[in-house]
Amino acid sequence: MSTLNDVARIAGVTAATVSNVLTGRVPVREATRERVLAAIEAVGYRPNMVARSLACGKTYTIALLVPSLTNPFFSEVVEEMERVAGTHDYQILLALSNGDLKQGARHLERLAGRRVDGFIIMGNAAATDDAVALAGTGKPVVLSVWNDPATAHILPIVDIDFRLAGELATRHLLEMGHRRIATILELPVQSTRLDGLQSVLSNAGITLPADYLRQGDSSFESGYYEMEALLALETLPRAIFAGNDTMAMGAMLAINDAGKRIPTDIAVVGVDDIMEAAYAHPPLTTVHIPKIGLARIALSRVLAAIEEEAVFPVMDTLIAPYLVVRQSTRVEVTRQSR
Amino acid sequence: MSTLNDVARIAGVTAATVSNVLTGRVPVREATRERVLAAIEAVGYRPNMVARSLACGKTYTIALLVPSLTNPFFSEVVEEMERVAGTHDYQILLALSNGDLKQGARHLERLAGRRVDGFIIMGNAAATDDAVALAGTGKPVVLSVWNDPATAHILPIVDIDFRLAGELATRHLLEMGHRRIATILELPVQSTRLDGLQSVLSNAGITLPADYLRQGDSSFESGYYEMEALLALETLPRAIFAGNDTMAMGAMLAINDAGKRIPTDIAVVGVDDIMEAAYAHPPLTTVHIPKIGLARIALSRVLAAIEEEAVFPVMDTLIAPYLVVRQSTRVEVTRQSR
DNA sequence: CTGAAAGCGCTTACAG
DNA sequence: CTGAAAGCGCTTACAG
Repeated sequence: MSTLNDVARIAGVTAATVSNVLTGRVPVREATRERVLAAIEAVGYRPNMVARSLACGKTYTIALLVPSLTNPFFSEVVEEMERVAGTHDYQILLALSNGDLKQGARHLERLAGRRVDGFIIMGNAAATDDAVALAGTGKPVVLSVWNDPATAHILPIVDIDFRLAGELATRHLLEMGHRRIATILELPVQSTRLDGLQSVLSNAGITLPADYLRQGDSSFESGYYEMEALLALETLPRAIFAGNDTMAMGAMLAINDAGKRIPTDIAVVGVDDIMEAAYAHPPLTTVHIPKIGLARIALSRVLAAIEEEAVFPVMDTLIAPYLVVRQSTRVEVTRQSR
Repeated sequence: MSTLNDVARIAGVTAATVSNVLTGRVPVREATRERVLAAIEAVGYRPNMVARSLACGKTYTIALLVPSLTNPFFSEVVEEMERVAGTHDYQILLALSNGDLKQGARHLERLAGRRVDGFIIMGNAAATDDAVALAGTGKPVVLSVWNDPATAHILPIVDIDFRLAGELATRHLLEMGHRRIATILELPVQSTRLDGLQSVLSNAGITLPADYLRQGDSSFESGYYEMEALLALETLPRAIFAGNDTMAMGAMLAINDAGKRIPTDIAVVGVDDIMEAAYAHPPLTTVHIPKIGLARIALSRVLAAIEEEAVFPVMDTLIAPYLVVRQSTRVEVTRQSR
């Protein structure tokens, strides 16, 4: 692998000049420029970014710490972030916590050692304290899909208004005429969804019975089993609000397996609008979470902090979700809404 | 951010000594060692990996180029690779081609500039020529899920025996008594699956009618629409072999929507065994692809090449898939097989 | 066991 | 517009 000095020697100039034609930071006479370019071509020179990073104190990398890629929510967000980062010539260093805070902390430690330019930490893939400590070293840190009220105004957060998601889903079910509404949620991470549900219910003069609140773990299986438990109750619910689409689809399978019809016997609404939701059986009404928008905003916030090198403003962004009505809550919807 | 020299000054030693206690490459007297460690602690020193990389000519990073994360196949493989890389203190640089060979080439170019220690390129996320050129620079390159017969024995490939997948699926359908077997495949990427299908069929004295071979694009939608086309034929097929689970699930929805029963009227078998397959309606018989094994083998092959620094043996690994029978082909299967 | 020195491949003022 | 020199933060023989 040839170096900048090789190129310089061949072009009969000094390293500084080669660097100048490469970066364009300082004007170079056209003739020399062409000689340098020819030399670069001749030896197949490719700048060593490691050396450049050391000299400049900048690596053009962004660390992305997420809990898992198996969850389509995160894989979609990561995909969009990679795309955007690429257009700015930044590379993504991917780190997965697998739901283990210790592993998240270890990752942050290592990524800091690699001198990444900024961090995005999603879905509580690390402890808030560790994130705050990290930010103390001066590198921009953006939190996203963050469930820790204590963090507000300490670090910038780009988040989804999940409370609104709960409200939208519940309001829709009420409009469909349901009053016996049960819910399957992963608490505490989905507690704001529950807040939304309960505020709308209580405004309608309804209280959520204790046995209508089931604890899931966001998996398909838990949706299935918690729905089975609901189906075993004295008074069956008429509608289900699931904390995410995956649990909603598990619940739908349980309802199908029990020989009940959706939405005639029991209506189901989820949260996320993952791709599979539109093709579920029946197509699932859900609260759409703007994942692409989330990804773009979170990434542009770190990029801005990196490039401007200004003080990183602690400002929270809350992205509003919206309802997508399909056949799991309303029979007469046309095929179009897919 | 304090440096190794800061630590050295505080500990009253030279940089070399600090480096020696850090790396353990050379023994250090216990007393000095402790003074150094105390100094490290005192200033909160964290080694700069960029500088170390430059000095050592090694970055402890592996580039992973895949087409997309939206496809659960790749997100699962990437997740496992990240995990394994982490245990060896390597970091994954993630790059997505989005099915664009130009973008793949650009990524490889940039990653080479970052001096990653090795490359894994999956699912034809880059042109074979570009991969070969890259390997020419001396860094280990492993191909995986690679559909280009011309590549064999030029670069090491870790792959799945998809021809066997086609054979297993077809043999199973024949055993279930079906002879009118249609298929939905994304060609040319899934052409070896077609080879497997056809060899088993012709051994059984069956030829695949031209209108029983439908071209999909691996998406749920294409599974749905191609199945609709099959349902419009004079002579309906009795069984469907879909190139992946996603198309299989699209086909199942089309069959359901047409008022036909699975597997009584039409049996369906897919390929992949994605998580959703077990929870499809009905649970999908499919050929399980060992993604975790694939991930581990591909990664350990690059790691071995990096660490041993031996000549990289061009050796192909072909991982065998296996059949998982569920209710989409056989009614009487118990709940256990989930 | 520890220090002095050179080197990894770039960038960046500073002269000229 | 171009060159000489120092520096980024580490590692690595080589002396002692």
